Amino acid sequence: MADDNPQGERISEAEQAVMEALWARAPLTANEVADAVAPARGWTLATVKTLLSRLVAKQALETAPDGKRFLYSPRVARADFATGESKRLVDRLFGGSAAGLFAHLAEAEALTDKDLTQIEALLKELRK
Amino acid sequence: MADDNPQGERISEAEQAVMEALWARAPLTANEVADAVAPARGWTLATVKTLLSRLVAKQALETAPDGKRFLYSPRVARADFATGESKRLVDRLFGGSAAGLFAHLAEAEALTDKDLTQIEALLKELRK
DNA sequence: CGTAGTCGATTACAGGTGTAGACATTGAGA
DNA sequence: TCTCAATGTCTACACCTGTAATCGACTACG
Repeated sequence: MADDNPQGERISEAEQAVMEALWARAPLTANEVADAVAPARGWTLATVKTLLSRLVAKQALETAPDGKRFLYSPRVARADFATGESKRLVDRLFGGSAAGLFAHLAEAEALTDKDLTQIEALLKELRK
Repeated sequence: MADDNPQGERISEAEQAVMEALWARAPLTANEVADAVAPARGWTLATVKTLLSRLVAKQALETAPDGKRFLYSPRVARADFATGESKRLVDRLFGGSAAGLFAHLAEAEALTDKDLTQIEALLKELRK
């Protein structure tokens, strides 16, 4: 099957900020996206437009004409993006072992009590 | 305190491959590093030398003169690098919640039975 | 003592990324 | 209908990254 964006086209950090806006609420116009992201990052409208174009080129976004302008919507689900990035990290740093990542976070004391409790609950759920 | 490489200077993917060799065994000469990494990545010696230089510039490596050449050693611990990258991911994708990352991996069925067992054991250990 | 090999440093160059201005088109209001 | 504002596209440019060739210095062998 013709896979569209398997992972070949990576989404950069700045681009992700744009995606986040659209993952939160879509479709949006370029202006709406800019309103949502530009202030926090100190971007101008032009910057947001560039990022939108690049994301369309990467097939991470799709456009639908709306009068004279475009409505942008994500083509990749946030969950898929998150999964891809997470797996990449686990592969690159922990030899593909998610448990390795956990062990490391634990050792680095990067797990809060809340984290532990939640993970515990999650495990219980999974084991059911 | 004058912090040397708090996180300002990121280590890129290719650079990490070089670091891995030195994390595994250090100090090493440029040639030894190349022997360890170049074949697997299809790199020439020149490429490895460039990466070593950049890592020294980024203060991720330090050099000790050994006759006419250098011995390279890591200045950043692998664990610290792993922690930094992991935290970055958790922040960027899961709002800083490590449990969120776990929940996501679970949902994406990216956790093997072995992972679950190991995490379980780890939790038990932590709770002790 | 000269010459070749070795080694770090310098330079190169294409592609990606962050950031943005300029330009062209077009629709809407005057 | 003419003009202005909005909107997408094109162009720009510096820095980072991947990948590597070349240069200059020094050492060791002949």
